[in-house]
Amino acid sequence: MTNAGRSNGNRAMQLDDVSKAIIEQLQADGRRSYADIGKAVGLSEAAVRQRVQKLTDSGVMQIVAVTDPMQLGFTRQAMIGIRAAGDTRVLAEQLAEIPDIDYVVLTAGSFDLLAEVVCENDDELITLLNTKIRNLDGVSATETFVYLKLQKQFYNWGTR
Amino acid sequence: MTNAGRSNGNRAMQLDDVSKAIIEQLQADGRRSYADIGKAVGLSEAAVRQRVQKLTDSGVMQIVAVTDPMQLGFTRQAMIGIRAAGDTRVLAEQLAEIPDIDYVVLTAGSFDLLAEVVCENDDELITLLNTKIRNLDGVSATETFVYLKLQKQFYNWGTR
DNA sequence: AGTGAAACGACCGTAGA
DNA sequence: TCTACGGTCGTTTCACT
Repeated sequence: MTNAGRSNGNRAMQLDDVSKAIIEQLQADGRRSYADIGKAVGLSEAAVRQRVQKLTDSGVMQIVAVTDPMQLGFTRQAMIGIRAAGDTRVLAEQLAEIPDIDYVVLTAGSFDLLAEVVCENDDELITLLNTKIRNLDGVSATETFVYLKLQKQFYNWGTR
Repeated sequence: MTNAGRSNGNRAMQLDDVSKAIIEQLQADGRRSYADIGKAVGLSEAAVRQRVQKLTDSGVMQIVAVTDPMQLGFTRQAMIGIRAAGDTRVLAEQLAEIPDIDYVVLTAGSFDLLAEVVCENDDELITLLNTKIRNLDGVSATETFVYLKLQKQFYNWGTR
């Protein structure tokens, strides 16, 4: 549920160009066949499969379905900047348990935490803010940035 | 490159429980076979295939590889809050073209834009801020929130 | 870590309820 | 929109390099 698919504090894995190329293929289409990828990167089907297995087993990559909240009726998104009074780690765990919150990060700066929320409408957002976030122990202030338009969204890093 | 897989302003698609179940299966493993999914949700392989096709064609869902920036050596992430002087739409487009920026959203609030950056180290972050972001026309102020720990990350919404 | 080949299973198009 | 069914293609295992 929490910290989906990411490990923090691990050291970096060194990838060669072929593995990067394989990742790029799968970033474009996660269901592309290993045979096709093999043709594109110059490797046999079995070799591609072994590399993909290793990449997914080690947690460097995962192949998953990603859905568009807007198209599913969650038309109101916002980032909430949170100033905390107490232990930010405890607060982060509490925020992570709220299903309407899809993203929580501890930060250094004028906010201690950032949380992204996904709601069906404004009422849901108001309720969420007042009854689930602002009333948590240790929340001393919040600032809400309602999303107007998502311009760019990458699930894909590292192979630039 | 920009606005990957998302449409803004479309109306919501209504999904039945079976489609939601299919999406859940693919959120857990994007390469699960249609036959397996069919067994899990009580549908034939062909029916699952048709529904997945429709979901991906309409842009509600996409199946992609997602990688972990931390494990790939991009150890420094931050959210940049940006106050704009001019047209935020133009600025958003310019920001979206910067490869180190993986996320750009236009917001209402004390920031006009939020941009998430992924860097290999602090130097790269400083360079990025000073030579690629703060010097753009129309950027009147920035505030940087360096990530300390990612607590929760969902690529998956809408099927709660 | 890679290839190649054979058995198996998944995927795709089409037909029909 | 679903099931049923063949043909084709992808995946898996294994022996070998």
